[in-house]
Amino acid sequence: MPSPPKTSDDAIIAAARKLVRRHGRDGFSLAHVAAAVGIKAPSLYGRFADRSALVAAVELSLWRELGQALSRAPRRTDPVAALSELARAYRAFAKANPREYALLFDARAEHSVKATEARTASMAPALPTFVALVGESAALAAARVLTPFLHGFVTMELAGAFRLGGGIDAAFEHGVATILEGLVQRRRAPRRAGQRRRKQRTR
Amino acid sequence: MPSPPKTSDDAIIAAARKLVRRHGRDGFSLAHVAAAVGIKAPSLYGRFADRSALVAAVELSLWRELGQALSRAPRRTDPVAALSELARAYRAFAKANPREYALLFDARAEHSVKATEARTASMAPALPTFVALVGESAALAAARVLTPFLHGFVTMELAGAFRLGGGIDAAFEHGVATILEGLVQRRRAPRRAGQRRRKQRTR
DNA sequence: GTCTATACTAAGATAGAC
DNA sequence: GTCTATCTTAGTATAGAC
Repeated sequence: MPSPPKTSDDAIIAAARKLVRRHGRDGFSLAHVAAAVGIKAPSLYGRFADRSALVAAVELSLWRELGQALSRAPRRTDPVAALSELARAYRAFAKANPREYALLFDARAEHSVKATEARTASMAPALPTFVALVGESAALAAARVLTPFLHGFVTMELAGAFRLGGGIDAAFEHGVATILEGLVQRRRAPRRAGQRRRKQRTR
Repeated sequence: MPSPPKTSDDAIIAAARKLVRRHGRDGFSLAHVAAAVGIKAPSLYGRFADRSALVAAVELSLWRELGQALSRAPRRTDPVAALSELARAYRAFAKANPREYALLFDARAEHSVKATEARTASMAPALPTFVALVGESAALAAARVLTPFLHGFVTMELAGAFRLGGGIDAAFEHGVATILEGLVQRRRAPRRAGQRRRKQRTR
């Protein structure tokens, strides 16, 4: 008779995620994962095609988790205040899960359809607030200003790029406030600080 | 008699850099580097303590190169226009050297004093322009808004995060313009869009 | 589905001779 | 400074039995 399952796909993904958390995307072996769930490395191949398939599964679960973290941010009626809270929640997630966060933006990741969908879905909680801030037509463009700032800021922070001194929290708040102000400003008087005219597409 | 040198430290660094360009920070071995300069792998240990020391040397030369790329950006008298050009030059460098760029911000890098200095020096060409835009006291804070955006944008672009559709160039221009407008705006009427008061340190 | 055994590949680093 | 030879360690993945 066939061996009864000692573990489950989900348990394996969870174990791999824990290893990513501690050692980073490349810092663990399949043997480590297997040991964590009480099986041997070769048995993993019965459940995942190869190492990268397992990592991809971890990535999916992380996007979900990021989306949840954002949706738990404090609600505010004022869009500026609401987006500030979302920004803080985003940064908090990245700082609490630095290696997981790095995995999400690893350039070596395979861009599967599922991964792209999960990435988009994770940002969905913020979209209505962008709409409230700058209107339907400019919401996506606005998200493409704030989101890169957030990603860049936390990445640089985690990489130790802000070594010149304290005030990192203040710098973050200042950055978010500046960008939100710029977005509001441009909504009122579009195309003022610009010096060069290009066609503007929302997406 | 001792063997005459077949190569030089600089040639080795250049060869390593070329391999980084093609295969990424972890995509080549010391044997590859050695072969590229016509020696054998063990000989490298006579010149570099280990692999990471060689990678660190590559990193230093890359910071220099980024600084040069920025200093070659078109000059403009208007600070907003000047910073827009610098932003374009920054993005162009990252897109032309994606793996080298990734190396510069790899979280696993050792944060040596030299690396920190080189990083700072690479940004130096932009500082006077920030001063012209927002004044001496706010220049560094301003740089800490635009720079993370730039880094975040190009990183996301390289990681394939903007899969939802075209207009990436336009999105970049829009982001830069929005941020510069926010900076100018805040200079005129500090603390308007903010909703929460925190102490603001320039550095 | 899981196991043992193993093939396969590869890389970093050191010893000691020239 | 460079070489050959070697140590050491490690990991992914497959074959075939239970």
